[in-house]
Amino acid sequence: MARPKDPAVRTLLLERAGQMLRTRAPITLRSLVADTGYSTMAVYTHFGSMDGLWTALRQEGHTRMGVLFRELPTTDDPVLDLAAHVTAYIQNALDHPDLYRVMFDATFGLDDAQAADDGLECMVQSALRGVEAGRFAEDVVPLDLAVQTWAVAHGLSSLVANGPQPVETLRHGPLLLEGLFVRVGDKLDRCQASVGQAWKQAGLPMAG
Amino acid sequence: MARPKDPAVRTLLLERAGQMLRTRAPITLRSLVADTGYSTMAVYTHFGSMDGLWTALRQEGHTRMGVLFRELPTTDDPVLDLAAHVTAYIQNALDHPDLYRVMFDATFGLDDAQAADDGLECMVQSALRGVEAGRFAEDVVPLDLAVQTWAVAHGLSSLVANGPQPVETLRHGPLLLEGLFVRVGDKLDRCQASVGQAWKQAGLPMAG
DNA sequence: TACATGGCATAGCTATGTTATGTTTTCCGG
DNA sequence: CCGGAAAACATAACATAGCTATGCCATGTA
Repeated sequence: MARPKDPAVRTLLLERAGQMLRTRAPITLRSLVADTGYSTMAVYTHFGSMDGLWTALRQEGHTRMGVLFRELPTTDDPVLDLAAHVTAYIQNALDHPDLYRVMFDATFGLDDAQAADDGLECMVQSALRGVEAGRFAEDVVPLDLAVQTWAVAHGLSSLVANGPQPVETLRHGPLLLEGLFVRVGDKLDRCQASVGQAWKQAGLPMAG
Repeated sequence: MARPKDPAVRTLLLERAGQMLRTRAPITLRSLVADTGYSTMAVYTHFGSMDGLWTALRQEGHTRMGVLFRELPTTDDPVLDLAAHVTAYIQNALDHPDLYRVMFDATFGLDDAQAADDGLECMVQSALRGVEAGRFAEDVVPLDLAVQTWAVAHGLSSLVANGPQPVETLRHGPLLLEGLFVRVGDKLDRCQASVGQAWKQAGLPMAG
């Protein structure tokens, strides 16, 4: 017996915050609600605090990446698919660097961890298929390989998207992935073909 | 014909800021100068603004890492030395996670870039020695290998130090480095010995 | 030794996030 | 169909953030 929260308000504020993030406009309590017809209290009813809004933004970022991952096609080349996850990860970090930074610059709430794990799960699947297809050694743990792949993707992304390195640094991606994938069992030539194809399709900087 | 700035004041404020960062105490203009005998204006005379203080902190972090790198011994095993740079990098990120975050969570000033390059230079030297010693292929560009190694170190560090992953994730470090180093010419068994030794010496989590 | 330059203190400014309080809307029980 | 309660929402004040205008005084120079 009470007045229900209007989900549209929450959505409106979140989208506006995302837009301000992209515009690099400082996201402040009052600037966020300005011209929305709502008062500052809306933030507190829907997010509890300004921190709550940032947490929601992080969540948004993770789920967005999860969606991106799930939209990736599943081909008959699991190594290509795994590399494609990396390129998608990097691409997303480049396209939305501020959101990407927000995703990783705070202590994590519990629901965030779940969303992040969702993203990992996609890579785990590709890794598993790689093992089943004989591209990786039998004793490779898919989750481990996924985390290792993630580490490479994240290292490159954070160095380039919000870090000190220029985008050309991304040309080192294929060699890093090849090193990893060959280390866990793939043949170099096949691996180079798969990773190279993913990199080319993504239009990321290539070596030489 | 003026009163010179007292460098001790700047040092005092910087050290205090570093301490508050380690204590996770919020670094605010007034809390920074509290009990120092100086007023808030000291921050503006020595750093220009609060942003200037953060920039100086970043600089501190980079130079500190540069010192750490330079203190590393040079052995007759360049691959071991390169891996030791990675463990030192990770160790520093784990020991001072907040400073590590500050180092990478803002747009870079020019002097910062120089300090970061100084750190890289050490890794470039190890990479060069690795090429000269025949551990890596002749056509390997030391700077490229250094950046690639840095990407691995940074990926692991930022996932663990301020990210969602637990410290055990660091056990994937050796495999990642081995993948990279073998990819650029090292033999697997020798590489495993070198990287494993570095990891063990650092006391970082190991696989298996 | 006089003076001017700039470090430093004091205090007030604006803007931030938050909260206390009042108003209005919506749902539920009669 | 309606009356009341609970919660969304508006208004406005509060605490504290970074910053700056102003004045004092120490210090190097003439």
